[in-house]
Amino acid sequence: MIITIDLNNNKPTYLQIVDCVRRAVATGALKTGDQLPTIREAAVQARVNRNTISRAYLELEHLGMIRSRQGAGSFVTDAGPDLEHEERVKALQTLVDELALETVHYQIPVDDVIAMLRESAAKLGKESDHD
Amino acid sequence: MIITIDLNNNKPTYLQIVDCVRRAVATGALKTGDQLPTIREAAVQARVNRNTISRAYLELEHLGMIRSRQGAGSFVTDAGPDLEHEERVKALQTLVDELALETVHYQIPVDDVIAMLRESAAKLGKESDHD
Amino acid sequence: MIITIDLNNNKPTYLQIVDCVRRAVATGALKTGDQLPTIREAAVQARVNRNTISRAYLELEHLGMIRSRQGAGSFVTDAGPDLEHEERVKALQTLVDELALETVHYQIPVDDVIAMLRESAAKLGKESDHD
Amino acid sequence: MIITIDLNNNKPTYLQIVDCVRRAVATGALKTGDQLPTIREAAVQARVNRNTISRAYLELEHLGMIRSRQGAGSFVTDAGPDLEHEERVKALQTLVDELALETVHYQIPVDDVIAMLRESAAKLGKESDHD
DNA sequence: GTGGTCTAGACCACA
DNA sequence: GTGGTCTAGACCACG
Repeated sequence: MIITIDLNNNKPTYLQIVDCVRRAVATGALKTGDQLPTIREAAVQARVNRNTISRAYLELEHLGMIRSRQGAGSFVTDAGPDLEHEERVKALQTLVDELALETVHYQIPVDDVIAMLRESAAKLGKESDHD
Repeated sequence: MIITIDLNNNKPTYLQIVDCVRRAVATGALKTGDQLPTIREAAVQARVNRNTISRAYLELEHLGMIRSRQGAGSFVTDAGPDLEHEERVKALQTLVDELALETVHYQIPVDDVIAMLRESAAKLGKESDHD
Repeated sequence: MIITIDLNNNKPTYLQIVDCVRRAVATGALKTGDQLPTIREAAVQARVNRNTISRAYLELEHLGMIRSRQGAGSFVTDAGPDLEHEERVKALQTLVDELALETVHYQIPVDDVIAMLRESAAKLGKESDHD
Repeated sequence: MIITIDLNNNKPTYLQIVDCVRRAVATGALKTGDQLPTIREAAVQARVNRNTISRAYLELEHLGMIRSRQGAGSFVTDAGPDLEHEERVKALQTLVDELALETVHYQIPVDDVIAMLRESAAKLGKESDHD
């Protein structure tokens, strides 16, 4: 699994790392029970401070996606995020509204954005067959 | 009543204000040449400090959406954001990818999200007929 | 004499008016003893508030370029600005340094800027023959 | 000691700071990737409030000259200002015209001003050899 | 009346 | 430690 950080992105580094892991799980690059890179390894690979990796792993643990054990490492859990359906949709709504605003603001056809969305989602879904 | 602040929203107040104005322009509630609420008015109305409105208007000016003149007020500019089409799409891509990740992660059907997006965009677009 | 205001210019309106008059005097469009447009006329022509014209005329009077008399109007005086040579140069230095910074910053050849300067100065100087 | 403030200068403090940084980049005192003084450091050094430095850095970020990241610091960006050449020249024209007006108005020989300009630009350009 | 600048001091988020 | 946000209140410049 590769962690990539975009310094030009406004999103905090640790959240970018979280997204990388989530993406890896979504595509099947990481599966239940798999061990994540150690904090030290990940820090070297992503060229960020260990504390930042630490914080990202903590966040992932809060999300219920991984489980860290002293001296053993961090492992992907089987449980996905356990939000109620209603909460999930509500969380999405914020993102959707933002995207809609940008779309209208930049006068880009909604259908174009939908095509982008389908493609982006497909990338995440289909690659599950990779390994 | 253009500006509304959601204290529960993580987004900084001044950016929420920016989005309010962008939304108002997108829906046609504000048109080229229109005067924005004065900083003092907006501050009272949104119950925030004057400086916060100032910050938001400054951001809007940097976005090329409004023009503020000492002693005169702040007015909507004719020119929209002047990014190249390619840059617009690139900016959208980030948001789209985020949305796709959330969609897959929470195992929500892509079509549901697309429906939400269409609705959200329609809300912005259709209200242009108001006057 | 025509007063033109550029709303996109950062310079305050009243100073833009001052510059217009100074330019008119430099080119010979206005000569010693000539009457300036009345405040009311100028306000209509430039589409600005009378107070703004008022302030510009006040500034011009402070510069010693015009003389206003109650009920009679404002007239161009023979005396130019009466700064010492040293002060003049010092005043210019600020502008020159700003221009130099912009030139280097935007990586424009100094000679190009000099050409622009010569041309701009020539425009002011040569038109003295017009009337 | 990059930042110096002239209290007698009419220009707002934060813009003086912006110019200091632009000058530092122009002379090569600051290069791509270099870290700027932290906001707190700069505030102490320039004897102004932290917010004033913040404002200046914000402006520099909008100019595309620096990039600030929470917790990390502010760094000089590789990309200079990305205006089209035509726009650069247009921006310069305003300054040039102002300078020309002053020159003619104070009856200072254009060649004197040109000499001043060359010298001022040379100061910025030549110091690039420092290291 | 308008917007612009600056200060002082607080609290938060990030690395 | 870093930068980001917000408030409160002051003073100034412009129209």
